[in-house]
This record gives sequence, C-alpha cells and structure tokens, in this order.
Amino acid sequence: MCIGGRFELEPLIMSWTGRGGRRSYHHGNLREALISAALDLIAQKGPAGFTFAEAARAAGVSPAAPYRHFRDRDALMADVALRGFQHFERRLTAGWDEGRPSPLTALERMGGAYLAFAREEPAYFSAMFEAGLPVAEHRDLQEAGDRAFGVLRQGCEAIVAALPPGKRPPAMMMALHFWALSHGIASLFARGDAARRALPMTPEELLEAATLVYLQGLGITAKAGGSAA
Amino acid sequence: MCIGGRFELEPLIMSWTGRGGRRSYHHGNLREALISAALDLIAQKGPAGFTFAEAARAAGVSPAAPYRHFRDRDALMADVALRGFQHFERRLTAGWDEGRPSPLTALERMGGAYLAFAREEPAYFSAMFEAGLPVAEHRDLQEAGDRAFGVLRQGCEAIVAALPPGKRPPAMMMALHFWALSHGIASLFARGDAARRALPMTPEELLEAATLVYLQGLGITAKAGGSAA
DNA sequence: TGTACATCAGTGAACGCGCGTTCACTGATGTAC
DNA sequence: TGTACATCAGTGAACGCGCGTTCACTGATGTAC
Repeated sequence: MCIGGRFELEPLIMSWTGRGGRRSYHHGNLREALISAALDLIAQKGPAGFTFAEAARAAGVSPAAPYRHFRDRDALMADVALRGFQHFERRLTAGWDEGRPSPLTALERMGGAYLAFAREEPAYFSAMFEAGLPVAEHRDLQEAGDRAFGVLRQGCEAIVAALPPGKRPPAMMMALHFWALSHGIASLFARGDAARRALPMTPEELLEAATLVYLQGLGITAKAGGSAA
Repeated sequence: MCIGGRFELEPLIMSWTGRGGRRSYHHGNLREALISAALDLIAQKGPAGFTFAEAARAAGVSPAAPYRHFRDRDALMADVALRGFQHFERRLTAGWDEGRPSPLTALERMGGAYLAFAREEPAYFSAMFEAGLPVAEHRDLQEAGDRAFGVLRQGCEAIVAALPPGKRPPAMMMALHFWALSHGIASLFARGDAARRALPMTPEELLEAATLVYLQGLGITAKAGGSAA
C-alpha cells in the first residue's frame, strides 16, 4: 500500500533499543503508523470496517495511544481523506505534465491518472468520496478537493485557450463535465475493490472514447486544440 | 421516506387487538418494517450506521426477531440494494416514457430521473453503489443492476436507430458513457446527503449541457435524432 | 361448526465480544543553566 | 559536561455500552377431519 508521504525512517530506527529487538517506550512515528493502518483496514473492509482500536493494535500500541494524535475516529478518517486529496492532486498534476506534448494528449493522460488513482488507492478513494464525511464541515477537506479539481480546470483552460476566441466554451463547465465523467467511470468500473462492475473494455478506453466524442461536440479536434500524439 | 413497494395494510390492521391499542403477538409485516427501518437508518447515518439491533428496535420488536426474515445484517442490506435497483429501474423507465415526445427529450428526462433518484433516495443510492456489497457474489443484485442499465441502453438504441445507417455509433458504448456521466454527476453533486458538493448550477443543467455536447460529438442533433420539445 | 394439531413468528433472557473512552501513571526526551 | 526539571508520548487497567447471536419458549394462525 502506497501511503503518499514517505516514512520518516530515522525516528523509527532510533526508537529501537537494539537489544533483542525490543521496542523503546516511544513509538517514534505513531501518527503516520495509524494512518497507514487505517488505509490498510479501509482497503480490506471498506470505510466502515476500520476502528480506532484496531488501528492502534495494528500499530502495536495501546488503545489509548491514538488519542495523543487524533481527537477521535472521525478526525483520523478526515486526515486520511485530506492526504488522499493531496496525493490525488499530485497524480493529476503528474498526468497533465504541463500539457505536454499537446493539451489533448495530456488531458487523456490526466483522465488515465484519475482512473489509476481509483484503482490503485481504493482506501484513499473511498475515504475521499464514500466515507460520508460532511465536506462542508471540514474546510481543509473542501480546499484540498478544490485544489485537486483546480488541476482539471487548468487543463481545460489550456485547451480552451488554444481555440480561436469565438469558439471557446466555458472552461469551468468543461472541467465539471470531465470530472463527472472520470468520476463516474472510476467509481463504477475502475475502483480497486469488490464493488467494481464488469465492463466489456478497459475503463481507460471507455473514458478516452467519451472524451473524444465530447471534445468533438465542442468543436475541438487534434487539429484545433493541439496535435494528439 | 418512500420505500418503493406499498405496505400491505390489511395484515397490519389485523394484527391489532383493538383493546387499548395493544399490539398482537404477531407483527404482521416485519420484513417490510425492517427494510423501512434500515432505509431510515441508512439515510440518517450512512450505510455503516445501521445495525440489525437498531432496525429491530425501530420496528418495535425483540432483537432476535429479524433472524426469522434475514440470515444476517448483510442479507438485509443486500435486500435493500435489490429493491433499490428495482425502484431505480422503474424511475428510469418512467423518465424515458417510451421515448415520448422525442428520443432526445426522453433521454434528457431519463437523466433527470437518475439525478432525482440520487437526491430523493440517498439510502437506496448508497446501499446500491457505496455499501461495498460485492456485486459479483450477489447474482440477483447484478441482474437487477443490469436490468436498470438496460433501460439506459434501450434509450440509446432508440436514438441510434433514428440515425441514417452509416452514422450509427455503438449504442452500448453510448449507454455506458451516459451511465458514467449521470452517475458521476449524481454521486458528486446531486446526492441527497451531507457529502454533496457545491455546484454553480443545478446538477440537471450540468447533465443536460454535457449530454447535448456529447450528442453533438456523435453528430446527433434535434434534427437528426428526433425533435426536442 | 368444532376440535386437535402443526407450523409460524414472535419473546426475553443470556452470552461473549470488541469498541470508545477515561484515568492516573511513567519512561523517554529535550532544555535551561 | 552534568544536573534538574518540564514536557511529551506512551502504558495498562478499567468502565459502560451496544451489538450479534443463541436458546428454549409460547402465543397466534392455519388446516385436516
């Protein structure tokens, strides 16, 4: 399981006495370990099947220890979702890769990054979108989500900007359409857990085809919006 | 909360002695009452926040009683999802209304029915799509889902059939695209619970615009595919 | 129409379990001087 | 460089709670004759 940030190894190593492999009194990096445990549990049993107590057990720590780092279970879940959005934003950004070699190619690749994220990080994905966290109550969550969406919007703006002024559709609408389309395909067909539905093609092919048809509908072709590879 | 099927009133009434409003020994319609209670609980607290015990309590029955009707909690959840798909299929069918007055208008209306279902039946929606039920292991669930999708596909077939033979896109692909698009908008922006995201327009407007652009990309206009109202 | 009997759909008490949470505590770490 | 002290990040025992599940049971209903 990739957990997004890298582990701080030094404190972990320093927290071992070295004698008989006994762990020192301090864990060294419990916060990270709890998040990592939560991701594993969510991936195995869904967002519901993760408890504070079990995360503590997985981290090899007493059930009271997590309270030093998170107010309660929901706070941990929100933190997982937050990291998920940050991770997600990075992957979309990498997929877009500043629009190289052409905006249209980059857009397809960014869609692929969306699907890859849903497939490879089911725990993050469900914490972000299906854990029932009230977005409006977690400002930081909402902002992180907005930043991730901003990457999609940026891409659409780049595509729109390459069109002649008279033929530019609103980039915001285009971005929302692309988001919804990617998200629908991701959560129905590309998700990395047992709820994935069968499909007579790859999710990537489905999304690519839909994107091409949609862009065609906006009057955008490889010629008008930048040459596709 | 609309629960899809109508209650069987007769047995409920007959289960009352009439003396002091005391309930008779037999509940009369416990199975339905449990499903109804499950829907309320899911709507209030998400798919995770529903327990067998609490459903029994809500139905005014001992905690052992549900075992006469459902093997376990998951069986009840699967039954809720199954009814959800049946209900969903009916609403899509009603939205399509046999393609009247024109296939394109009917398709938009069917998309609206998708969004309305997500908004008005959050409990069904999350049981169907977000409860983590393994679709592959519940054959009846999968079949019910396929039947609902069949309504979308039928609509797309009708639209395709109205085109000149040389210009017909594959209806299956078109239906999958429409499904993913509707589902993405529904689960991000139209859902009826706290996880709904803000949008600078109505979800219906967003879906309608996307559909029009998409159909345009397929070369389908009101003229070619039947006149829109 | 009445009676005997089988079956159905509940009761309610009991159980073990794991969870969330608290509490006073204590070993380890960091810092002032 | 050493010492005293404050703070940090854990322990582990304990608690109340609600859940899932079982059990022998029993009142209500349906049916055969």
